[in-house]
Amino acid sequence: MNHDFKTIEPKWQQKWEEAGAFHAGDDRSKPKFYALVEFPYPSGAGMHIGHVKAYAGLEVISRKRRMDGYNVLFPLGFDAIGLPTENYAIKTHVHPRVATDRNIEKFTMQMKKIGFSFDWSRTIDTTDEGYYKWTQWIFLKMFEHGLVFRDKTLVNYCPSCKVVLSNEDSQGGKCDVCKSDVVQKSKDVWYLRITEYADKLLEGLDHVDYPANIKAQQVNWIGKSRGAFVDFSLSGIDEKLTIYTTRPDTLFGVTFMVMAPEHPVLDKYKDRISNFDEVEKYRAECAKKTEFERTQVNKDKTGVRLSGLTARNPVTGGDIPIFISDYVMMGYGTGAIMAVPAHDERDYEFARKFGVDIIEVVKGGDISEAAYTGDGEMVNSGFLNGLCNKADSIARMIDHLEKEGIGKAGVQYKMKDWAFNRQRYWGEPIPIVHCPVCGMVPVPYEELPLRLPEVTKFEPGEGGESPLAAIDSFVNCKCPKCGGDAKRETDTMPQWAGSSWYFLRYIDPRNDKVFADPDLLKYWMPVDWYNGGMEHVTRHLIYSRFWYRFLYDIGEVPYPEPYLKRSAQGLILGPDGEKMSKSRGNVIDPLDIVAAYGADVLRTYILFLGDYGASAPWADNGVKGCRRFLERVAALTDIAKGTGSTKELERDFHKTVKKVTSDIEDMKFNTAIAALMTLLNRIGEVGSLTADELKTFVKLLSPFAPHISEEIWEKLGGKGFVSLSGWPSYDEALTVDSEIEIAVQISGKLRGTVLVPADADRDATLAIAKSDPKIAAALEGKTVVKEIVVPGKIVNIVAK
RNA sequence: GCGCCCGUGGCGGAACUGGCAGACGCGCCGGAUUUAGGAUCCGGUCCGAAAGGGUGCAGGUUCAAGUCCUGUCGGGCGCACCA
Repeated sequence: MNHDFKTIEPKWQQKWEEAGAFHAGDDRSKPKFYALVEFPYPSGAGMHIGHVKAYAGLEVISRKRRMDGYNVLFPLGFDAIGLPTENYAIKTHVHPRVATDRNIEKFTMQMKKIGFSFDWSRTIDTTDEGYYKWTQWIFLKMFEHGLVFRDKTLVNYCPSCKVVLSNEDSQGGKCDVCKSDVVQKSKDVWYLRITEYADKLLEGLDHVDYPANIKAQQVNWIGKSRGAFVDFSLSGIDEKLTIYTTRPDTLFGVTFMVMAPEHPVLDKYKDRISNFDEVEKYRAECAKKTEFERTQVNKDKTGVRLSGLTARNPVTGGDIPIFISDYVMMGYGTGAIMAVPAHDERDYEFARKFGVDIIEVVKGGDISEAAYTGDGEMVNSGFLNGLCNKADSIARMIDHLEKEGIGKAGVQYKMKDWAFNRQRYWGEPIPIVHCPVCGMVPVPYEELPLRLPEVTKFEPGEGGESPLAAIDSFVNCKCPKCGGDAKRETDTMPQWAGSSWYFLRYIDPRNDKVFADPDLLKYWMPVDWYNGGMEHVTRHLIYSRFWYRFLYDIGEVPYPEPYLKRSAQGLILGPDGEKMSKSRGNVIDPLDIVAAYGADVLRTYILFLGDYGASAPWADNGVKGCRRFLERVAALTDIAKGTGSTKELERDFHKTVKKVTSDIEDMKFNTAIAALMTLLNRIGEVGSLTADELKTFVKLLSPFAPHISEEIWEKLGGKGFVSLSGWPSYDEALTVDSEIEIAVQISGKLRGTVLVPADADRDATLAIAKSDPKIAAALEGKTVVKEIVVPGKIVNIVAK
């Protein structure tokens, strides 16, 4: 065996570590490159193959950039707050601190076996008190700037985890951790006012290089819509019910209103509502439903018509009924809607079921059959009649509402404020004190970190209170403001807190005066390239942009957006084409592959198996192909002689250098590796190469398969590490052949190929094509109608 | 419902701004070597005997379409009674 990976891989891993080969340097005169990958949660199960693919992309790019002469920062840390560790603690009584340290150690050891070029001197752990001190510090800064508030509202609550969830953590009405149905529960909740940053988060997307689908997903998640707030007066009482609508142009078609069952106005006028008992019954039914059931689109509309309380259509003056129904959500808009059954599918369905009038105001459909949501001429609409342009009608109506003082233009967002507290032990304590005199008082900055107390019971309480609530020595404290007796907040922060700013800490990981030195921030930020999973697009990626933008607004960081460029890797599916899972039994353990074939083969195969951004199934035979490739590369030292250049392979090398260089930058790793395989096949045909050529070859190979590359480099007498040598350059002129083969078509059909000089112009190319015997024969007796020549590409002769 | 993406050999996948479809790898077929198996090496491999035909299907634009346009079928992802 030429490729003794079992010996050489540990050998080079040790040498890199001893030399600190991949530590980011202090030389700020060099151009910098900050490559970031999403840091892992150190679960007890250790690394899986998805981690390897997630890190391999920027691993290759970082290695190339080092060879390009950049000062590269490519760190990895651990996002260690999470329920699995806590659940493990509950089950086994092993303290989360102990379990976390153990898991981090295991993870680190596994990563090193893959040969990743992370700067391990900068590793961080979000549960380390030297780290979470600064998480708490940022929280207090937000508090100071009015971005933190507490509210008792209906929140997403997971009855199984006994924990409050943010909107982002309960997508589809399921708990993100345990997949249980989320219920709505009234609770005191800490919120971060992320909605205040909605516009900034949207606007920031114009200045970053993210894939279009990621931008689209974030835009969609933020969900900005433009419309109008309109006041509807209630008949007989001095009260207005404000609604939000995106279609103020259809106001003349409003025939009823609908409120969310929880709407507070109902309680205020319960004496007037003669069927309030029905209302309460309906509310009870709704409360029993899970969030998932309630938001099922296709379920039948239900509701209650209020007796004794009606509203007035503000443009027609007509009296209209009010309903309550759970298809209107308290959490969006104002919790009440105007219903235009003729032009809204949900209102149409409801009106049909409850026998309410349907008035057409936009022509174009058949409202006896279905709601018409398209554009058309306005009818039955007073001053809007005859208008055909929706934007016009909306503008006119808003103008009217504002003049009359009954409404105004407005915007709404689907994104909600971030429910920020969890009733859990293993998280950052929220540094707030509740004082009976002063109210909510922040813990003074100099007292940070507010440490997690030692507990013996990690379970949350039955009523959903934090385990910290049972620790009197933690709870009871003095108010920092007035010195009187006070109680600490006992909830902790969600797992997304620590990860919302971790990329800043890598820059200056051991600083205990500031979260990172401003000069270093100025040098290293923003992150040049951030790679991660699609599952974080509407969670971590939004949250961290929000925190960073806040820090920018208060002058703590130098640029408004944290990540210049974002990419996302695709999944590695099991050999059966299904998502890998233990229950399916199709899991590939990367360490098994390392043991059997070596880390170089694993790395090469993962990047060779398909488009980096796409999901692709694992194939054991494909791994063997990559092993063969590296075996054959190892054998090249036997035929590499001399240092002079030979003409035979010269152009092949220049072409390959060019291809691999650009393919790596485009994350087209599969074709970069294919190009190296092609070059290897070419070397095989020639039968020999020079030592210099082989050095070039291993430089190109080293980002993918660094161990074998170092080994060959050393054998050839290369100085230092190939990983830190210069990236090869190429001569553009030598990347094209002096003679090229071009296709000749007759009337669009391929009839042959001819060799022409690379610099042949139109006439010369055409002449050569026509003189080709096969072409000449095919043209015999035909009339040439048109001759198309694209020099260097193709000749097409249209003939009859 | 809204938004985004994808349909190419037996398989994973290549194909720059429209310009020789199927690079590279796997698998398969034949041969060499081997006691055998494995490994390795050499040759072949889109379909078709050929003329020809081929990128989910049907049209269109163009000298030329996997690539652009229209429609349609199939698959995937995200959000979702969002007013």
